[in-house]
Amino acid sequence: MSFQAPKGTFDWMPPRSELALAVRDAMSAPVRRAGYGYVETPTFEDTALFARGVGESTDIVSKEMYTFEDKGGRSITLRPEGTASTVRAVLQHGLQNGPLPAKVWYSGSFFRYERAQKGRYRHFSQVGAEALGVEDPALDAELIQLAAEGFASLGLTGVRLLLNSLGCAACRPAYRAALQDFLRALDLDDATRARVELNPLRVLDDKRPEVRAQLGGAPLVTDHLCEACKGYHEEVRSLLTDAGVAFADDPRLVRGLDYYTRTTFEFVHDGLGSQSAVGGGGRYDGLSEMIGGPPLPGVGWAIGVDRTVLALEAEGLAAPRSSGGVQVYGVALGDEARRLLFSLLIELRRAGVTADMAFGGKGLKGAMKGADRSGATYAVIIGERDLAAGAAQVKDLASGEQAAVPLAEIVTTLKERLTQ
RNA sequence: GUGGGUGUAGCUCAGUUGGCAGAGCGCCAGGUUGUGGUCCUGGAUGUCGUGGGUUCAAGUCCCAUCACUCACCCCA
Repeated sequence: MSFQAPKGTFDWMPPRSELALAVRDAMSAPVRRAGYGYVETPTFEDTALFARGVGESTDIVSKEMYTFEDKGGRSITLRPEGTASTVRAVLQHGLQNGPLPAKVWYSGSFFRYERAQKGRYRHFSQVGAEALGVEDPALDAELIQLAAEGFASLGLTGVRLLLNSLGCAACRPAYRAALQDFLRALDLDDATRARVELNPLRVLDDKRPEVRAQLGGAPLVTDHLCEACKGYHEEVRSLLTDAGVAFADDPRLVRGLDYYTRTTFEFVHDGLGSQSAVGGGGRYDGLSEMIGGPPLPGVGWAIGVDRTVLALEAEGLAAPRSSGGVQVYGVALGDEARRLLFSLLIELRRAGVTADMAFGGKGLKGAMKGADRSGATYAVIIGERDLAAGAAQVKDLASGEQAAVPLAEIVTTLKERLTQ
């Protein structure tokens, strides 16, 4: 076979793929319980939506987008993140005119053209949640708590929450200018100098030791927040504390996207290779206007499904759950028995019992081998003799005990035994 | 975009100074024609990543290339 998954991508295959499903379920369950509705937007959008929404100055837009021209000459981009699309959909359908906040969540694939490494691929999967139309610290706190709840429900104990505030349109410009003054005086390479002019906050996030060493005396956002931002941030912190959500203040925490204001947070984990974030988000009060909408404050997060699976594995929580396994495995001898077994399995499944059978005309030995490997608790064996007796052999695969059960009682018997 | 490492069976890998392509696991079959796991026996599976070069002879040496992987940058 000459094909393989495209460069920088990978396949989720059983049994490991069960973990990806478990993460999606675990992260979405809390938000669903909190009244967030499911939205599904196209996997691609007008390129300009991301250019304006995510920000021209970001690496995502400047070099990591999968952009192409469609047959109608439109510039199309595979979504590199979920917030811009979600806000676009909310505005397009007028949710901002309905009850606020508009609370929505999503789950899907995202794309960034990057060199792959552990925890970072060209195709990745996120679960996200957004609350739009209301500026209320309780909403920021709710979202953060819901994500923390999701991680906890997976059994993860190594996820840490970092919290910061980036200020607002009133106080950020002054801070930005102060930071630029500081950064311009440093000894930096050309790329970083350019970043100082475009997006100085991101320089604080540089991991290189030679850069880090110079950032010691950098002005911090927290010292430049206006009264409104300070009060807002204090309220978020206090609500989180009351809710029992542990967090660490990190005045250096910035995010890669241009639209963030005020509350910014990141969930980090140490088991992700060189990556650190399993999820992150924040408030983005100016995003709607950036993409041509009315003023519409918002707050949200996205959790990396693949990275969360890595975190699970790093914590030894990747125990093989029921990976597509079944409870009952059918083995038939002869065509007539096989037809009967086929129908019996359908009945079992309708009764809520998971069931599989031997396919491909294997002999009894081979079929029993299949029963063993399926991980089933019981095998149901039907041969000519059983057929004549109107019964089937029900075998406990762990103990090896086997007994004939009348065909009419098979479903109820198995269901009973399995729910004990 | 930059740098390091690795490419041999489905998987994990061995392969000596260049000399017949290997092991374990898995898979299939039989031992047991109505019974799985353990055990025994047998079997199938290879573009040695790809292309070129050196050589009587290349998995092994040389060059190029591709892929994977880890890291930088950046981010979920």
